[in-house]
Amino acid sequence: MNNKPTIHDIAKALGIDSSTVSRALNNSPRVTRATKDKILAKAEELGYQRNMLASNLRKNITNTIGVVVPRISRHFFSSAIQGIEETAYLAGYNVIICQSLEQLEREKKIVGGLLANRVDGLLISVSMETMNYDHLEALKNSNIPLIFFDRHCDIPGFSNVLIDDFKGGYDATQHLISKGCKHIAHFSGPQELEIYKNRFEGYKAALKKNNLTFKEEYVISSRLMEQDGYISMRKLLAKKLPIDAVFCANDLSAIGAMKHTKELQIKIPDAIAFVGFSNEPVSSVIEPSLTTIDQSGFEIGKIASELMLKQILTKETPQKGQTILIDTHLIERNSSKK
Amino acid sequence: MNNKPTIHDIAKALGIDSSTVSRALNNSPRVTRATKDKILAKAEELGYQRNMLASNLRKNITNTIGVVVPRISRHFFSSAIQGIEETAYLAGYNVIICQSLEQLEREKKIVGGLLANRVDGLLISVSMETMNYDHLEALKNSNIPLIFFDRHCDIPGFSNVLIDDFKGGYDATQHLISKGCKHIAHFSGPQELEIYKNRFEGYKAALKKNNLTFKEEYVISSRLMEQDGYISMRKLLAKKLPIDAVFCANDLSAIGAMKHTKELQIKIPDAIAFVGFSNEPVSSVIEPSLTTIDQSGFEIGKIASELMLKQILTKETPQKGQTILIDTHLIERNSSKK
DNA sequence: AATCTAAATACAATCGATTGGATTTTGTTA
DNA sequence: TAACAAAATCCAATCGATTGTATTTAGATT
Repeated sequence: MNNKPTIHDIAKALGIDSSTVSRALNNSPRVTRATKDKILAKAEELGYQRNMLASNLRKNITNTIGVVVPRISRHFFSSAIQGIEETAYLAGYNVIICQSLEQLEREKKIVGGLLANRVDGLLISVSMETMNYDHLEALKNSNIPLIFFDRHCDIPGFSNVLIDDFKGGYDATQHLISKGCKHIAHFSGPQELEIYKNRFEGYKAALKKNNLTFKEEYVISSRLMEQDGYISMRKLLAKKLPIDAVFCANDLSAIGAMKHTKELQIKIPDAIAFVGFSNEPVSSVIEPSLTTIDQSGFEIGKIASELMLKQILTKETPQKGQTILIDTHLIERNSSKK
Repeated sequence: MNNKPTIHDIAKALGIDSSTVSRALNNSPRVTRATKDKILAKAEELGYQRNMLASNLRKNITNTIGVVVPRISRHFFSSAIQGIEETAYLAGYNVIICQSLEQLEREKKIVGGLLANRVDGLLISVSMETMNYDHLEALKNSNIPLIFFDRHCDIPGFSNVLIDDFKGGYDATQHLISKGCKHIAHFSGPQELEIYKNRFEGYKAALKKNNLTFKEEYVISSRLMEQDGYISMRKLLAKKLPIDAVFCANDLSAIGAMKHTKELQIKIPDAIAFVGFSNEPVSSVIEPSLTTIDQSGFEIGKIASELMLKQILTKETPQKGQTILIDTHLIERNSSKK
């Protein structure tokens, strides 16, 4: 009673061979309906549950995809996971979720562990510390596919599923312009990060498109935490430039900036309008609610997962390495309603 | 090159037996230092990585704990997971995270899958749909321990790690009283749920302790979504009762209630003070920031994980079933500062 | 050098499921 | 009823690592 029943227990109980039991449980045409029924009934009776360790070992596949993200608590990542799971489950795949907590060491350990557990594929959004790619590059001549989503490394041969940050930045800026804003500042993030560079480029492109001249003094870079937004806003206002809008490269910094603005009794959006980026849940709750660029985590997850399944099923090794850009959507709220 | 190297490959390359390789890799004292070094060097050279499927199958343990939560995106749960992982990793255990998305069917499938993959233990916070416990009760005479955390089922024999909701409700109410409030309303949740009943009881106990009479008309029950809070507040004010505070059984409903209050230009906290429950991240960002009861997810996860490890290691089957209550902490913010 | 002990390593079974090939059973036809 | 094809079932090897037992080797002792 202590140990779980195996196919051998079922076989013995029925006086047949375990291979027949295995085939029956896998609904093989090599077993007749009648014996199948007997076996299924006995399996049920004994409370049999297939030992996936043994099954996977023998079959050399696990039907499992490993997912590594910086933190599951970030809304974007938990939506992405949702998208990944939905697609994977429909295809009969399991998903193992791991968080690196932005630490390279943990990320390395996690990747090693997933490989040791023989996942069939790896979806990863790397940590902020991941500047060294050895632990990922090692996968290149293995036959398990690796796909980056959102935060990627530039390793040729691997595929990426990324947000179209350029378009997001462009749309955000265009939205402000269409509201009549003519002096639009931009709070950007660390310029080493691709995503912030691209949002910035989108901003510049929209200005140019509308014949507004881009001016360096309208741009402030920071780590984009809430406090950074607050401080950037103070710096910006201190410049005494004409300003009627700010496009912040993320929501958090926009919230900080708005906080300072409200403290100065400057009207939002009438005097200064704001647009953020990411559509954090908090952005719809604050006052005024924040117009932002929704980067559908769900969709990016879904696409990444689909691509993964394709790569697993077609065994396309060596990997070709393609990059898919996911569209963004502007969500208009009160911080830019004029 | 395609297939991963095994201990047999290492053994063959060195002209020794695979059992010696296995022992060397597990740092057994039965292998001499010199051979160990040779083996380790060769393993490194070949890029050997232990096949956990085979290892776990043979050893009949996986060093893995399964965790099932309703959704990982909820702050409380992601903190709990953090707590679980931290403890588990230190003990050399892996954690598999799964979300039921509040669906019983998914929960059943997940539990089945985790068992099939032979996790060593199961930590679960059940879905809202989980009224039928068969899939969990089945674990009673298996030798893998099951522990509930936060949302539990009343199955004797299993252990629980729960929030002390009574104390939380008591503290929240006591805090308002100590601020001089005398007419304190309470927004409660579905009364079938243990947690809301207990918060309600804590509220009543605090009133009694302070010689304030409890009045039924000061209590409104709902599903506690933001919209519910908004509506409940309107209903409450319509009663034209003297009111100087509201203790809401969660943060979301408090936010909704405050929204309506602000719209009516009623001053918070001067005219009406608010206290929520859960300490959602958004609660510190809204204005005024919300005083709330912090139910440390991290701690509950840590304790649950520790209890799990104890049960796994001591193999204490049949399970005794104990219940641990986790303390809550009041976080004072502006919604109750007088 | 012969003998003995302890240390190091080799052998072989095992975990539970899968699967190609061999064997048996069943049913059909001459 | 003998012969045969097709259907059903059984046999045995396999996946990769672990581990109790057996064997070999090295070193010590007389």
